[in-house]
Amino acid sequence: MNMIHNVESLSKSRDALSQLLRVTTLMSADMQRGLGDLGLTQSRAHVLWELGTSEQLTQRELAAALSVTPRNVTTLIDALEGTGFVQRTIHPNDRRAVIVILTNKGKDTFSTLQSEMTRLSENLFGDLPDEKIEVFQAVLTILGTKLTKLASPNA
Amino acid sequence: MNMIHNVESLSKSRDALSQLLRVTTLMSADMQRGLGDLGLTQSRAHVLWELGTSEQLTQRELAAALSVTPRNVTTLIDALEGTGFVQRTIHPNDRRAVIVILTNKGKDTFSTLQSEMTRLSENLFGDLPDEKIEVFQAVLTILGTKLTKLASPNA
DNA sequence: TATTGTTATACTCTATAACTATA
DNA sequence: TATAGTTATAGAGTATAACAATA
Repeated sequence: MNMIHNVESLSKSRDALSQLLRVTTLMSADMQRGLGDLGLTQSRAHVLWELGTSEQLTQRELAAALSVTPRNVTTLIDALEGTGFVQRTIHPNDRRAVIVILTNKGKDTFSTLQSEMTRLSENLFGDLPDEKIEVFQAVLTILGTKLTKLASPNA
Repeated sequence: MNMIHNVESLSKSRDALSQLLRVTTLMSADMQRGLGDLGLTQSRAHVLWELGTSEQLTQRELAAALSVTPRNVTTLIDALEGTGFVQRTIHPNDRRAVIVILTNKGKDTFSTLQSEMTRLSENLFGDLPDEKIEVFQAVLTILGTKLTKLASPNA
C-alpha cells in the first residue's frame, strides 16, 4: 500500500489531526465556561454525569467509572458535598462502602447539563445535512476503534 | 426549518457530539501517555511546541500564545528549565524581558513530538479514503467556526 | 487476608495581587 | 506611568503509600 508513504497523504492526515485537535480545544474551552457558570469543574461534572446516569454509585465504582484513584474520588466528593451537589449515604450491606447520591440541586444541575449538551449538539450539528453527519460519525467510529486499540495493545 | 425540532435530528446531533467527545477523551489519553514517556505534561509540551514553531519567545509572548497568565509561564519555564528542555536568556534590548529558547534536548524532543504527531495522524487517517477525510475536515471546519463564535459572541 | 475509604504527603496547573526592576 | 517577570498565596486535580474499619 503505497498511499501511506505518499507526501500528499501525509499532509492530509496531519491537517485532519490538527483540525481535530483545534476543535477539541475549542470545545473543551466552551464546555468549561458553561460548567463554571453552574459552579462546576470538568472533573466534578464528570462525577455528576456518572451519578445522573447510574442513579447511585459507591466511591469505588465512581473511581472505576472515572479512571481515577479512590483517593481522588474522596477529594471530588468532598468538594461536591461541600457545594451541595451530592450526598454520602451508608451502604445497606457493606459498612465499609459509601454510596453517593445526587441531592435535589445535583439532580437539577444534571438536567441542566443534559439540556446544555442537547443545545450544544443542535447548535453544532443541527443545520448539517444528514449525509455529512453520517460520514463524520463513521470516521469518528473508526478513530475510536483505533484509539481504543492503542490504549490496550493486547486487546 | 422544521428539521431542527425533529426528534431524529436531535438524537443524531447528540450522538455525533457524544462520539466526538469520546474520541477527544481517547486522543487526549493517548497523547498524555506518549508525552509522559518523554518526560512531559500536556502544558509543558504546549510550551515546547510554541518554542519549536517560533524559535524563540519572551515569557510574555508565551503567555499570550498559551492563553495563560504570565505567572503560570514562570512555573512552566521553571519546570522545563529544571528538566533541561529550555533555557532562559537575556533580551538584548529590554532587560526586563526573558527570552526562552530550546536546549538541544528541547530541540530533539520537539522533533520527536513532530514525528509522533505525523505517526499518529497516519495511524488514524492513513487508510481512509480521501473523500471521507475531506467531509470529515469540512465538518470540523464548520464546528471550529461555530465554536469560535461561541467563544467571542461579539465577533 | 482482601477491600473500602481516609489521612498523610507531594506534584502539577492555574489564578489574583503585590512587588521589583526596567522602560 | 506602564510593562516584564517574580514572590506570595490559594484552589483544584491527580498520584502513591500507610492505615483504619469492615468483609
